[in-house]
Amino acid sequence: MASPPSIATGNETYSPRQNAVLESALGLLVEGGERALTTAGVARAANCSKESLYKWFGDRDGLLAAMITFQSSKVKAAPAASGARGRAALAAQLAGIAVNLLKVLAGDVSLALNRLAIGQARRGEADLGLLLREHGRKPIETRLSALLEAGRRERLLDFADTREAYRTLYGLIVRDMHVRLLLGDSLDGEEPAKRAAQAIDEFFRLFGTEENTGPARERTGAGNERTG
Amino acid sequence: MASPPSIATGNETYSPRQNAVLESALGLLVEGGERALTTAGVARAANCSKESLYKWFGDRDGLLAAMITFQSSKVKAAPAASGARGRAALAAQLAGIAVNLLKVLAGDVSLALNRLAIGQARRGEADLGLLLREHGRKPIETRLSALLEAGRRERLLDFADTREAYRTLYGLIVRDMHVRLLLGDSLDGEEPAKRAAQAIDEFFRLFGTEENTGPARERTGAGNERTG
DNA sequence: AGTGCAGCGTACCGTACGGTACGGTTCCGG
DNA sequence: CCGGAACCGTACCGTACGGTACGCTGCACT
Repeated sequence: MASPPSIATGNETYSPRQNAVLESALGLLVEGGERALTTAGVARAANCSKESLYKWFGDRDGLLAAMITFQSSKVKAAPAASGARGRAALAAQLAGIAVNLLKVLAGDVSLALNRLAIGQARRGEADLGLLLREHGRKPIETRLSALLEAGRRERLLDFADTREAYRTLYGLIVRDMHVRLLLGDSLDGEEPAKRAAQAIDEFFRLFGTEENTGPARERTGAGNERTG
Repeated sequence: MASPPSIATGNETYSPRQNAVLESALGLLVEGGERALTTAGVARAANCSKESLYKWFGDRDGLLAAMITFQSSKVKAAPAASGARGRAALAAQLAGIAVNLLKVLAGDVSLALNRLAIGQARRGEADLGLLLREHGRKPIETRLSALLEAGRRERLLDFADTREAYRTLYGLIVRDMHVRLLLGDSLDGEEPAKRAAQAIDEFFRLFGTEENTGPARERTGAGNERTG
């Protein structure tokens, strides 16, 4: 509600030329961070004029917002939930989303964009952060929450508050990886698939129903086995 | 262009006058973000001259590094582990650290500093991020890990890899709160004590030994004597 | 062909910032 | 009382960046 009129709502789409420009800008951002993302630099990298940049995106902040919405629009590949039932199927679907989440969060572009939004966020005001949360986290939360509630309807999971359960699952999957990456740390040998499987397993141990937790007591149930 | 030898290792200490200046700089950063942290602005806010800033801290980056080490040196309040034994005592100690962690992470200065370091981190290079990880996370990890291993020695906990267990505990405590805060979100009604108690409870359900997991089954009690 | 529009490239402007230099003041040791 | 060191306040410099203006080219439409 507080968004000034110039802020993008994220629903807009851009011409192919503009997409190419945004792609160049993202590359520039990934490469050199925010301070490499000058209007002159973007114009040079994209072979366009600064005047066009300002015509298309208003000002520099508009360009940044457009970069976020553009990037998030590219990731919009949501496979429809399969109708499979049962604990194994649910675990597999959860693990799939978890792997996807981990890979997205660790991606160069995502990290650069998050750094950008975080870097310019202040006390109360955080225009880009809002955009990023809306476009980046909301979809994941929606998908995971839907899956969790489906699992609850099947009596495979037992939890009271969906949002709370989702957050715990998120914590188990991501832990401190995201912030560490944002701070410049490199994830040493963290295998996304392994991490995801372990997180899902732990989540089931916490929120699985008794009759379904039983057979999984021997921690190996979740398909993927830890090698260590 | 690589870091000049002036980069702080973190062990240095500053004169009272310099501490006051750093305090002013932190206030400025908290208030207006990185772009409010100009050398002229710091000098004005601290009633010192720019020349002194450059003499004391080398350049702007040196000032930023000094701010981080200074702030971390202030938080160095580590209560010695009490010798109490048993599951309840361990849980209480873990919860205490967890609450402390949550409060620190959500603090204005911590958030501002993390935003600063993240905002200027790039692909490989992340001078400030390294400093922040070294001074901010390492101590917490050390304390928590020591506690976890003590619990394992007492046969209260069962885990193979301490670092893995620590990370899972961290994920259960913090979840996505940190990144959300960094992005400008406000934690709605997340009560640190409540969150910490729940995380510790969940952690025990995952890694507590069988004989000790039993009594905790009634998940509401969980020994939060802190009435948070 | 003529006309208008979109866009490229470049030049330009104002400002803000990092960093340096300098004069004036306070304080301390001798 | 003297000399110097530390330091404040301010002025100054060069540069870089956001934003604007302008001239030119190519294309679409009639």
